[in-house]
Amino acid sequence: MTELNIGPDELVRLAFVAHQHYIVGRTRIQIAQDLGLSRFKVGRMLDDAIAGGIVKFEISTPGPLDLGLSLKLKDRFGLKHALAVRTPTEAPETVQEHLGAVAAELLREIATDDDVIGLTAGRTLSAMAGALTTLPHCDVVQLAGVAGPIQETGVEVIRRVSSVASGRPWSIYAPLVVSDPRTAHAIRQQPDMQATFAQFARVTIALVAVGSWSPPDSQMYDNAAISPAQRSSLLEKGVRAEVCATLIDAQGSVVEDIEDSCIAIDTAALRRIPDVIAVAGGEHKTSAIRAALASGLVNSLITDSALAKRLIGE
Amino acid sequence: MTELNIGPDELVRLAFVAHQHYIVGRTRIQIAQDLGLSRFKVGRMLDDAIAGGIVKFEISTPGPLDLGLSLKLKDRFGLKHALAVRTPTEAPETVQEHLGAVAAELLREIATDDDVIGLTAGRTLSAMAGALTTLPHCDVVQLAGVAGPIQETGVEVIRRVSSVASGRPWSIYAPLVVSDPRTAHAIRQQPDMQATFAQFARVTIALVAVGSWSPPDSQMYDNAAISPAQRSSLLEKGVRAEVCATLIDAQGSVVEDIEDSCIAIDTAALRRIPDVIAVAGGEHKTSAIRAALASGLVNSLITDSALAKRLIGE
DNA sequence: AAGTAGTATGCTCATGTGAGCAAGTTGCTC
DNA sequence: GAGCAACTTGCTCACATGAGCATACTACTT
Repeated sequence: MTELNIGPDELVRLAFVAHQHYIVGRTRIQIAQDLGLSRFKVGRMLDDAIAGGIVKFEISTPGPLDLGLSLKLKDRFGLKHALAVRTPTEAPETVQEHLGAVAAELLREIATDDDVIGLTAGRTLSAMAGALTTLPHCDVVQLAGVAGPIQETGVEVIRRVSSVASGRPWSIYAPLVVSDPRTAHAIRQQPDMQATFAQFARVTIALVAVGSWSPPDSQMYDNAAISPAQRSSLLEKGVRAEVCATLIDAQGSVVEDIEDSCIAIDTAALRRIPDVIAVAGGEHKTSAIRAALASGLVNSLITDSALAKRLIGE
Repeated sequence: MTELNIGPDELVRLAFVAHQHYIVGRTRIQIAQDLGLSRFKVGRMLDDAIAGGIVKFEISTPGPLDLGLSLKLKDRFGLKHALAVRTPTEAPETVQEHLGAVAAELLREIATDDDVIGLTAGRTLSAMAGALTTLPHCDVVQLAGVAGPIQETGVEVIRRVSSVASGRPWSIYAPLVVSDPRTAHAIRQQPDMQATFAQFARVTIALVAVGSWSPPDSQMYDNAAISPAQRSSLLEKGVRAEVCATLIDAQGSVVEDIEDSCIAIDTAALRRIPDVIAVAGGEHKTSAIRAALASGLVNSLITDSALAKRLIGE
């Protein structure tokens, strides 16, 4: 009954009032004076305009961020930062490039002169390093040893980021995993290693990749220093993900086994870093990221929106 | 400097606040309490969100109305009602159908029981009559004699509208133009005619077609009762448009010549009708409508948006 | 190290706005 | 035409908000 009498003329009136208020920014009182109405009438016209769909509020972030998903992620997993990035496809290269760019922006935003940045390696973080243009003056610390192709190694990523930040790079010139704990121990004793390891406690912001073990998509899984037997054993123990060198099962529990053979920040030190931001996405990483979130080792996440949807079960 | 530090995280925060305020409808104070901020901070975040394009206000009428054009028309020509209707094409049939539908809606909206509706004929008003579904209980008065195909005559339009309104129809069973004033005078003397003519003073809302003389698109121009010599003479006098039977030149002045031969409301009576709404559009009607508006005979207009743009010179 | 310009934050005070109510108005029923 | 119900309108009062200012902080200059 009330709907029926809103004809085109009233529609135009409502739209006019809405335009004056929301676009031009005039107050209800001003509009009321112009039109010879009471401010109450104008207020009700605005209500009607909203109810009738004449005024729409559109909230959208410029750029590829999916706002709703980002907020849901943050809420659902109790994260400090959560960014769901819309990507054209879930092809690894596309996802890595987009996540890298957003990670670079986030880092630029949250990093201050007082921060010390920790990094691991990987293609996504390599893309991040490439997308970085400016940074405050921060030291940059490599959190784990070297694995994978040269341009994706931690060393290379650290070099690039520290150069943008014009801060000091603390690199790890050693493999991520070696075949036995004694060798690892010996490497860690080297003065250069000691110097870098001593920086771990200073790190305030860590950007970390998340490796997947099932399905395998990780710098560690395929590592030549891990024997097939070890790999099988670890899979049997339920390993799903690795963050730095820490292995995590589906429940988010840390699986202790080969950490002594790794040249990387230890789990306890990793937990002490205030901001640990996982940057990972793509089809194969879903359960790994779920595990990483469950572990509590990371408190922020940058991922693609398709993966985000899977995480929150939509 | 200030723009540079708005990164993705702040973007999400702004978007969250904007969503809470504009979509959920919470006050700045409530949001501030939730987030542990001052209400001023929240207010500034909202300002930033608007400035940064995160919040957009979209004002659009549902349906085919072009709000901006309608308002400009109203403003520019000092109209009481002005509706610019978006039509898919400017093909006459399309325009007539759309304008008719909007005219029907407008009539339904503004007509009350106290109104008496006056109508002329034509394809657009015929479409209007077809689109009408409900009306208050009003009498319906035919303002001009018959011309054109049966289903578009004033008689037929009046029949349909009065039937919807369940009011009394006052028809004119006579031609729009006859070949000489004496015949016209004799026809006007008929009791039925007298009865209808007596209603003209009661009419409060008139929906009128606008006929174009240059280019010719009119029920009168081609009328067999007008001799070629007369037609030429009128064109030489600068006739551009006809409203009811009143001829108008480009300046909006009434051209007196054949009114004595017409069976229709006279110009003076037409001027006394409070709401005279011209309903016309399409490629050929531009200068006719401009003339009709200039004459002041009509105080409202329903037209297509392409024509509206031409009128306001865009 | 002190100065200084730019920026961010939160205050006061005046103004803008919403909820709910009371007085009209309309349209209907009997 | 009286009575009634549904609706519209504008009011009061309490709350929400914006403008402008004072303070604090920052980053850069001297």
